[in-house]
Amino acid sequence: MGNSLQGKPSADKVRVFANNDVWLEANAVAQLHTTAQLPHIHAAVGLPDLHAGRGYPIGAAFFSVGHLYPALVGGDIGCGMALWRTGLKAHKTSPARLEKLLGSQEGPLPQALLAQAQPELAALCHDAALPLPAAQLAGSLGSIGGGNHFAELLACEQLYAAPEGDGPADADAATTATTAVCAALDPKAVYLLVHSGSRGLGGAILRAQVEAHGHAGLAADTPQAQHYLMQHEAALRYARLNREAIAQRFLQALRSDGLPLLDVSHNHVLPATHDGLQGFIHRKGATPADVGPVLIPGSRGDYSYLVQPLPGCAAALNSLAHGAGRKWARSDCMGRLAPRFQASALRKTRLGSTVVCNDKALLYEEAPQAYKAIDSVIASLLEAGLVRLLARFKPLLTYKKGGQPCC
DNA sequence: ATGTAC
Repeated sequence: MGNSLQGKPSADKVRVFANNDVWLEANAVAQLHTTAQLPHIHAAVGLPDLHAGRGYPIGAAFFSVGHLYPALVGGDIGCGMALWRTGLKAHKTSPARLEKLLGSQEGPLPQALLAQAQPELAALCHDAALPLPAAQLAGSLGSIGGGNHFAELLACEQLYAAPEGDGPADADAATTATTAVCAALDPKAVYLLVHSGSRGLGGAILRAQVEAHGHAGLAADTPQAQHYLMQHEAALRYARLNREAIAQRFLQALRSDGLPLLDVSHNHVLPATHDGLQGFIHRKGATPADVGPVLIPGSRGDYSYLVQPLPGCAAALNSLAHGAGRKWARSDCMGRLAPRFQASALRKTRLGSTVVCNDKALLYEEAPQAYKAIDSVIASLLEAGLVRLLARFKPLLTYKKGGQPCC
């Protein structure tokens, strides 16, 4: 946990936003610096959820000029968070009741919901030549996937003082979004948070890129870059549609209507201006700070925070943490936790919430112990002047995978 | 992360 690089520029173009309480592996910081040395990269930022990935770090943002790197975005193009307010009231339900209502949400999307999504699915397939057939994309729609993806029901534990409109000065739409979301917050409501991405599509797009160009990336003014950006845009739309489909099927199971509050991707590359230069911001597990309020989830056994990005985010490539960030490698979790916890014990969390996960390996890999403390991540963002807190949520039920019980 | 790939 060498934190000597935190809080100050450790190299000309690298900055890490993390206080001394945050778990930070030297390896993750090393990956950040190595990646920052790629040609055309002008600035790199590590957020407090920074952790090591396969080659490139997660919880990081990179600004490049004249060139872009599909491999930096990774295989789950468009992965992100969608937050809905349900019609349920927290005091009238319980984790056990919610678990019973939800049952298993595996398998293809109910026909009516698929039909509802079909026009947008057809449109995004029409707008870009994609490496997967439309039928496969339809088949994956409404599926959560594996890894750290989930759908979670939460109660609002605390509302903080309402903001007074001093969000980023150049972001009227963001300020409007903040006002609208704050007006929709009901302390009694149950909320639905969906974390998922573009399923097989983003991976197929990246695979084709790596096969054609390795990790060298693409010069911005080339047909190849335009081709990738078209596919990338389709993947962003597909991931968003997938989160909406997941939310709709969960709401249907809960027999509730829902109000969408936000949908924000944290894996993407977008045109941006930084230091007066036109270029691209690559976000790899980094939440954009220029689209209004965002939700930063803790682990399934921890709180989640709705925050308003502040103007100080300009120094962080307009990026924020996308969650708590892993502390332990997936491959270490079983060995560390199996001696202390039976799988069945991991189906309950310290906050009293229930975990639906009928995949034993995943139950251990995604245990709260494998993640950083969310309060250390949020404190880092607050201390750096990057966010203001809007609300704090407590998990009631985290749904990872249904089907036959594993324990 | 993945309708994984070794």
